[in-house]
Amino acid sequence: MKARRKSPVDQTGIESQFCSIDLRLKILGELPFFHGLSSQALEEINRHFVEVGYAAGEVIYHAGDPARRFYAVADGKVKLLQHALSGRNVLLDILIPGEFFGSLSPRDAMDYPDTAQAQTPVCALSINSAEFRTTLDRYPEAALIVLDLMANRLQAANENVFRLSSMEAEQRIASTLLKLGEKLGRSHEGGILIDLPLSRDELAEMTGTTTETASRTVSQFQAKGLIQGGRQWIAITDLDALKSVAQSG
Amino acid sequence: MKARRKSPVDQTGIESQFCSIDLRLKILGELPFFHGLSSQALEEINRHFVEVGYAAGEVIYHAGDPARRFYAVADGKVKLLQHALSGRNVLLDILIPGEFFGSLSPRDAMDYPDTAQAQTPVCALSINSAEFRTTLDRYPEAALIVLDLMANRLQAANENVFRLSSMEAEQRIASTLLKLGEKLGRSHEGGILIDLPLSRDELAEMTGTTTETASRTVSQFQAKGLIQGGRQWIAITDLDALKSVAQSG
DNA sequence: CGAATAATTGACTGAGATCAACCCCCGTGG
DNA sequence: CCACGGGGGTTGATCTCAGTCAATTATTCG
Repeated sequence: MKARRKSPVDQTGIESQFCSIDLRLKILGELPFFHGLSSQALEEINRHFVEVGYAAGEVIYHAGDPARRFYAVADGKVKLLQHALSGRNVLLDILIPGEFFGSLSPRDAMDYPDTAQAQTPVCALSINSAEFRTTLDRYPEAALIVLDLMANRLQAANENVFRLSSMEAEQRIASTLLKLGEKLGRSHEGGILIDLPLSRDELAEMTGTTTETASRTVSQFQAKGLIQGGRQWIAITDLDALKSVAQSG
Repeated sequence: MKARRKSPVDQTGIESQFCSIDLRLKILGELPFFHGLSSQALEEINRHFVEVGYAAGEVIYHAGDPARRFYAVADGKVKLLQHALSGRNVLLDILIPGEFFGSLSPRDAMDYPDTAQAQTPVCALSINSAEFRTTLDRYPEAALIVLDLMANRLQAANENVFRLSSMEAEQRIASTLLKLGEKLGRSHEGGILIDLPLSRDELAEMTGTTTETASRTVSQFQAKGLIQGGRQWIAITDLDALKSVAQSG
């Protein structure tokens, strides 16, 4: 077969794992839900956010911890996952800059339903949930945007349920790769590189299969020329053919 | 085995399939997201809503139809589902009075991602999506409540993904019955009756299994005394034991 | 009562999990 | 610079859960 090069996914993280202070207002203003607010409003909002940095692999919070904070991804990728007592992990979502996670409920006495973990080095902005709620109260246009984002997330979760309920492993994997390509795709050597270090194991956790099945399926897709991949990376090389696999075999 | 009586689920629907006009303001005011608004505000909001009635089994909208309207359930149960091209259905959620469905995006050119179908006779209030958005603009406190409800829905969907990804069929079914018991449970003869006509087939569609597997598992649960059930109904008779099955077998 | 729909039960089969061995990178340190 | 170690990936053999196909029995309704 063909030689497999080093991962084309850019693995160089932010040097310090903290955001630079001078960029904070810019980052805040570019968050979808604060986009378009006056700089005065941003200054005020800024005072309530703190910046937090995480190394790749670091856990931001654990499922079951008291849910007190809200986070917005400024740089890097964050994965949301749940743990089964069998030891198996379920990867619910991978968040990119501009997306949010954590709790937006002002009430205490709730726990995070899932674990948030930095997938790459991450810079995030964080705020107490109750304070974020107050902010949304003051800037209703932001609340509506958060609502839209939430609706999209719900729809994506439902698509996930659909995949898991009605597709075979091979189709689920194809379909999930396509979804990742849409969200994280970067053009690369004529293909669509999924721009994220993604192990076979994680692909399995996203698709409700085992590492072995994910690996076998990826190999088979490579043999058919649908994708290209190596250690921790995958690129789609034949989009249409992959789509056709996703649809029925 | 023991004689199986008629379904204890109340199947009597609302007589006319239309809500009575005089109740509309009361219903509107009791929607979680309009709760607490002034009667003046409700009067104004009322003008934008229309009442719609559906017979049990009737489709409210189909997946793929242009998404122009937002609905709130006033009475009855609505199921949200998706169809696989294999013919298989995936039952995403069952909505009870106070919950909403449809589109809340003001933008045209979107399609409903799923099908909404009346599970029982249903009375719903409906409004054009763009107008609903305008209403949320004017009553930001309502927007925040819709946001909370949406967050709950997202969490429920993620739990569903978790079940489908990490549990065996038997556990998924037990766990889904428990969830249904929480949401739709009514005390009945010492057990928790799931107050909704629910066929084995629908249970299968909720749990990513087949009718046969759902039926076998239900029979087995009955034999162990965990539940009681018949045509289109199920009641939980041993909550703790069912929980223990859901958790690991 | 009889037709239609829902549920049950059995036999068979196959997709994919499990168990196990091995390879291939890639970074590290002697 | 090379040996080594470990994490990620691959591949094979086996086994089992649940899907499929098929026939039969309940239950409801016209």
